[in-house]
Amino acid sequence: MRVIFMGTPDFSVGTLEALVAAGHDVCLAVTQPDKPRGRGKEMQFPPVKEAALRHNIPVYQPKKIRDPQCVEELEKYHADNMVVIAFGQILPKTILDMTPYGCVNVHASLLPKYRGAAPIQWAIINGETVTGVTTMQMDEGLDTGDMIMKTEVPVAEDETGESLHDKLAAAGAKLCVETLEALENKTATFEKQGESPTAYAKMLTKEMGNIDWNSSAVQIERLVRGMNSWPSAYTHWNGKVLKIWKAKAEGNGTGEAAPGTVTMVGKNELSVQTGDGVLRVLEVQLPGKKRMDTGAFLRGNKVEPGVLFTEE
RNA sequence: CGCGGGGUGGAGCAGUCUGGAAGCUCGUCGGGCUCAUAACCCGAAGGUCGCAGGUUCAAAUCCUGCUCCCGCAA
Repeated sequence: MRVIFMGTPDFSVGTLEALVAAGHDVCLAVTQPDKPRGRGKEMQFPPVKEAALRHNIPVYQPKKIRDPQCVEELEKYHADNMVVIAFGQILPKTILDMTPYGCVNVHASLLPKYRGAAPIQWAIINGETVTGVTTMQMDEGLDTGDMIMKTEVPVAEDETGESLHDKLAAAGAKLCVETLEALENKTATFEKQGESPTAYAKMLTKEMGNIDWNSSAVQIERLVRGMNSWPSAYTHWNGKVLKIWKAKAEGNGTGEAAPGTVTMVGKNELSVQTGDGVLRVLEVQLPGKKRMDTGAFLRGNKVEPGVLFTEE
């Protein structure tokens, strides 16, 4: 098929390459404009642009896909369909209806759960044991289109946002190729999404990584795993931000110390009381420092039992 | 030129302001103690103090340039 691909971050790249590998004619890659990112604010290409350039696919980077001239531009390619995956802009109806096969979207959850922005991280934060990817025929709503195919992916005990992201990106790439095949063979089925549970995943923000020690140890561990590697969970110690990269919930109950209190400092470990249970902190990072395991952190920083980790 | 922190034996840090003998907590190696241990005691090895230049009798420390890493910001 002749395909217009729309996507921006790393999550999209695997699917783009899978489409190329499957022999589809990807005639255009639409992605967000270059943005100054990182230290020094250097201009950087979105990952999809880099991948597209490697495959000699033309790149189109409209600021607003809704502009009429963008629509005109896309029409020039006379594509059979469009594949949209983590593009980052809402498509107008004229684009959704432009091609014979419409627009297919790959979403990183088992719809209708976790519609919206951060389905991967939320699945971990909420303690799901299974999540997955869904392909759908896009309609005007946000992730509300009719579902075509699904792949389930189990969530591992020590799953992080990053590791799950990679697994789902791979599963999505495969599923997308299968979905296009089904569309082409007219064997695809379309299933309406139920309206429940209609939970939309909220966009993640930095602040959401600020640990509330009144929560349970289990919840905090999930937060730590889900927010890894972005935006990451953190707390405050000694007037500084202390990122917590890895932690493990242990036991339950409230204990004697107030939530946030460091209850135990060992040679290579450190435990913090939570609202329910104790959190064993395994890997941390101080501003200006690298990530390090708790043992290394304790050798250079004196942490006494009884000190508080706080929200500010 | 977005703001900021940092580069000191294998790891994590102090020392830099107020130049003047390389320090702390660990790890490693050897020995000792112990029923035993990630515990304890004794001893040892291991460092161009990120790179280059400058100032000085003397630079980890002051000045200049460079480089690498990290935090904020999306």
